[in-house]
Amino acid sequence: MDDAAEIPRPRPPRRTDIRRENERVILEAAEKVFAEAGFGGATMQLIADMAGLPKANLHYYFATKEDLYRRVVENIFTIWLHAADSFDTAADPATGIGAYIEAKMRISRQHPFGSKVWASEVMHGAPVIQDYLEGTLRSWTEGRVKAIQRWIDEGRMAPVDPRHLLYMIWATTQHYADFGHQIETLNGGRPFTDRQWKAATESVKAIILRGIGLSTAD
Amino acid sequence: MDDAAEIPRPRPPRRTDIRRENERVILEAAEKVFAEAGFGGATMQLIADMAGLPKANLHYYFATKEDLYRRVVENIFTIWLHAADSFDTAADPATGIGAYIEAKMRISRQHPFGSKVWASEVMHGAPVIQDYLEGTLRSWTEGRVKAIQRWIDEGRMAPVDPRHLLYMIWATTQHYADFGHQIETLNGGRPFTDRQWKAATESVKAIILRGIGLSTAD
DNA sequence: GTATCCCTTGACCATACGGTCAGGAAAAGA
DNA sequence: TCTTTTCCTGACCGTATGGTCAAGGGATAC
Repeated sequence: MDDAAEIPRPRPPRRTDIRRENERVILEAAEKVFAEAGFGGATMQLIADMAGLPKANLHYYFATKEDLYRRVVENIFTIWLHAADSFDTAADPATGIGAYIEAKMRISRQHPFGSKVWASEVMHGAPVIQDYLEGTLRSWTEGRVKAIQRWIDEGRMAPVDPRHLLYMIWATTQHYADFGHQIETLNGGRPFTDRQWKAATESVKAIILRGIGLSTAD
Repeated sequence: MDDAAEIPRPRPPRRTDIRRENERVILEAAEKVFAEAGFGGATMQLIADMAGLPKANLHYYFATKEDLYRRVVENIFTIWLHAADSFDTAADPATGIGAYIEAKMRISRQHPFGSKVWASEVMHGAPVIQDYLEGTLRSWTEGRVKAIQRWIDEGRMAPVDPRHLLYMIWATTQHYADFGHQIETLNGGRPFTDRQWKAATESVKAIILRGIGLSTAD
């Protein structure tokens, strides 16, 4: 995509990438700090230190703390949405829902900070991303609800309220990120190993799939 | 216990109750503010305003912001623990686990602020209540895990990992408090009615109980 | 070379925060 | 009534925070 001499002036963005790279570093640091301290507890100085940049430099790329925070939350929201793709590609409910649970568990492991920032934002009344809740999330949810209802109507799974099923999947999978510290403490202070993550995923899948009348075809 | 003329001086605490009452008012306001703004975002002034007291009066009853916060979290923890009583009184797994889910759903409805403060505390690495996690919560969990494992060994329920079952119950029930705003938004911006809370509770119970091999004896 | 543009940053500012304190009000005890 | 204890609170303080700004690099374009 870069080398294609499609445009006469390829314009190699050697120094323009400074912006992209610095924004990436800042966003990564911000995600962690916001997750660990909350919006109110996070300070620009802390984020700057973690990013290895002077505080004034943060304000060069992000005008305000709110702007930076919004970008972090938006990034997370995008990840959530992409995780749902697996839902659509499968026509079989067990495969679709199972894959969705697996994807969400994977995200909980790979993006625990993002999950926490999202949780914090929603818990505080979603002051920043209320529009996402009312727009994208609502329509996405309605689409999924209809898909599940169709499966139910076709007798392919037990008649459960699709919304509460979705909430259960969200709650359970995100719990392993949001309450990771509690789980780690109850795990003897040690973080989950690969094997334990796999076991957790299988446990969640097993209970939920059986709970909606689908055999756990491992 | 008060009227019993056991002690010569019954000492009617007419004005000493000022302390108790004010502490109650402050704690109630603090729970709400900490839940809505997080520890870092909450200010003593905000709590004072919500309690209808001057800020300096708060510091008369609670030396520091941390002290006040700790009391709030401790109160919530106590509520959590009492909710688990239903678990023990029933010998039948379906009844015991069902009653536990019902109790936790009831708490999510009645103490949403407390649930959020707890979630926030754990998400931030439990800086204040780590000792509770390692002490009371861990031993409580181990007791429950053994009880569930016994049921499994006796063939009275499906062989699932008791820990992940507990996590699922915690996650799902608390989700209705912690993510209440998101659920409300997806509910057309209206909070759950009595009927909807009942339906949610039944949905959660149905999926989980069926998921662990227990018929949903409504 | 040199003008231009993007980037960098130390120093600074107004504000708001948690917390203190002294002095007074009000009740309880004698 | 007088004393003591508890409660109340306006005014204040040091600090830390989000944000600003002006002066200065340093690479690129001409």
